[in-house]
Amino acid sequence: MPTRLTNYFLKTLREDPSDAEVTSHRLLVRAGYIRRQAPGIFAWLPLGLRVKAKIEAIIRDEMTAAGAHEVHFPALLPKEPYEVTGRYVDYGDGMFRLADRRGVGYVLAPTHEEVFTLLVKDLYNSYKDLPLSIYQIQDKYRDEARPRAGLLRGREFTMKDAYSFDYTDAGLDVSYQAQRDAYERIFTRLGLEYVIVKADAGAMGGSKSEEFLHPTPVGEDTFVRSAGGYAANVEAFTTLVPAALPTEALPAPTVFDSPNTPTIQSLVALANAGQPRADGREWTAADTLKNVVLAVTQLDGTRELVVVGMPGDRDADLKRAEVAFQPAEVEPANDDDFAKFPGLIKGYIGPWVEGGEKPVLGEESTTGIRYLLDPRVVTGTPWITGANEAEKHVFGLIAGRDFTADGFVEVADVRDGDPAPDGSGPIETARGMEIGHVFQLGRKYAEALGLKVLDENGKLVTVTMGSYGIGVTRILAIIAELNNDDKGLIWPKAVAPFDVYVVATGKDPAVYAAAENIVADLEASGRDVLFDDRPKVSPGVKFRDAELIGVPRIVIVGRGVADGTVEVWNRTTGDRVEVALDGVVAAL
RNA sequence: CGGGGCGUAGCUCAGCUUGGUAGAGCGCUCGGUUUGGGACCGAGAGGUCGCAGGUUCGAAUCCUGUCGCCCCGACCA
Repeated sequence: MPTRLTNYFLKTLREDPSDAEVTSHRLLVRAGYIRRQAPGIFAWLPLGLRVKAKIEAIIRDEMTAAGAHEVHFPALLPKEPYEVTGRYVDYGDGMFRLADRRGVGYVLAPTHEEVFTLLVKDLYNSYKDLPLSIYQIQDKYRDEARPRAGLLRGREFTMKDAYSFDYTDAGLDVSYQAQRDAYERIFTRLGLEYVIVKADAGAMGGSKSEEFLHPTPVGEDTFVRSAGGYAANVEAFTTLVPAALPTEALPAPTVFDSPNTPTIQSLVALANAGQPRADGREWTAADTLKNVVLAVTQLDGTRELVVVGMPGDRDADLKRAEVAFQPAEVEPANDDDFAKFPGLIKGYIGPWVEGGEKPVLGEESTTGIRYLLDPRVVTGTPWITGANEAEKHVFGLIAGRDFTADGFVEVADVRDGDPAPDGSGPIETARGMEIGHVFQLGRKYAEALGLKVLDENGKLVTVTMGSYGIGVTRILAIIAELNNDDKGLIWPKAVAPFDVYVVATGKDPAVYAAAENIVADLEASGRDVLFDDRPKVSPGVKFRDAELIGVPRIVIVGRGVADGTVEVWNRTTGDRVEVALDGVVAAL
């Protein structure tokens, strides 16, 4: 049966909703696909559900092809499994927590690793049962600090989450690859451009992780890629470490007076004015060692100061710092922090002090503060840096000879032109929106929840897992974001809510009779038809609605009927052609 | 959580500076005309002006507080 507008649950809006800013949000609300319920939470109307179902069908198809089986968990779950793995705490404010009438704790699941693990533990005991891949398409809940951009970042969203279970690392590699391949097919079928980048596993834990990013300037993730094929989320980017240099024959460091030079810029200016380089080149910020003081707060509330030394032309990237120190929070040290460590002279911090028995920072330091270095600060490199006395800096301080560190850390910002760590050339940075993420979780969850099987030798082994997510509703929004014009949405055929939109115009009964025949023909040919059969609506309104709703093929039945023709309109290309009444199906 | 903007009819908004009977367009209902690009005429229905307190003879308008929403940032498997 065709869907008739005379009794469909659809109301389009003539004007843009005032609370919608981004294109996808604006058009999906205006065209009657979704309605806002609360910030980041949307009701799905019939049109929206149809598009969502189309996307889900493609995902199901490829999941089945990849050997995964569909299950379905509640969104409302007991909190205990999340306490066992630690995520009840680790997830922080991002998780919705609630209690029933008796005060028993529940969560609205932000993701389902724990309960999938427990389900498999309930049912499986033997390696013969493995490998296993199961998935669901379910709504997820995250208490986002600021939901935004309609469906693009909501507090409730639909996700396909799959989990693989293997008892060997090699098996996990195979399961992971199967999902990864399925993702490539899914995004290709959806017509979504994607880049696979190395990712940080974050709070999920685990070893290997890759993100599928849709490149777009409005994306929330920054990623890098090289012409040679390297691609990584900026948070997972690692620095190409230069070779160490010999320290013999290098002159001793020299301290010099540097009044009023608390910044790298002023230091470079002073150096060029007072201490010109022997080779005639100018000193630059990259010749200085900037020592950034960070406050690292652990989950239990412990606050630790850490000093990170990096080339002076770089800034600390707090997101990369969060990854480096996770799960702790990182922020720049404040005045109170500095007050506790009078040995740190702001603007003149350095690892070394003239005549000091022990270093100020580094191994066996007098301050005891953890000192970490950017990987570029390799043994043998000379630096201009603070001398740890007010208004004094030091020249020619040699890494590895004059100072050491407690370790190395990836905190410095990443730039266009930086070399890729795999030697594939300079990288460029770009923005992307995360549409999928695949993880090798390893044994973190199975270990915590006790998922073990007996192997071929009768020994208990802990299962190794993978977790694979696709943001269904986010994808729908991105497709809407990509496929529209000033008149409205223009769905790709693969996800359009209907195949054909038939408009009957005028009030001539012959026109409506002809339209009914065409609709019947289209339905008989297997097309889903949305039929605008509203009798008292003017043609202008009907055309506007057809354009707004964005079904890719529109058939206009009207004045041409007298001559035995109708108009077939390709919304995607804008082409409109006259065809005979009985030639509509063939013309599509 | 920091910064900015906004809460008036179902929707989009005006009115607030300078206090004095609550408005427009669209949408909706009824009658009539109209039907290939958001038609027209006539008659209607519809609002505790976010909420609370205060000032005042009188508050949508002024003051205080509070709640909510949107945007930017922080945050974001």
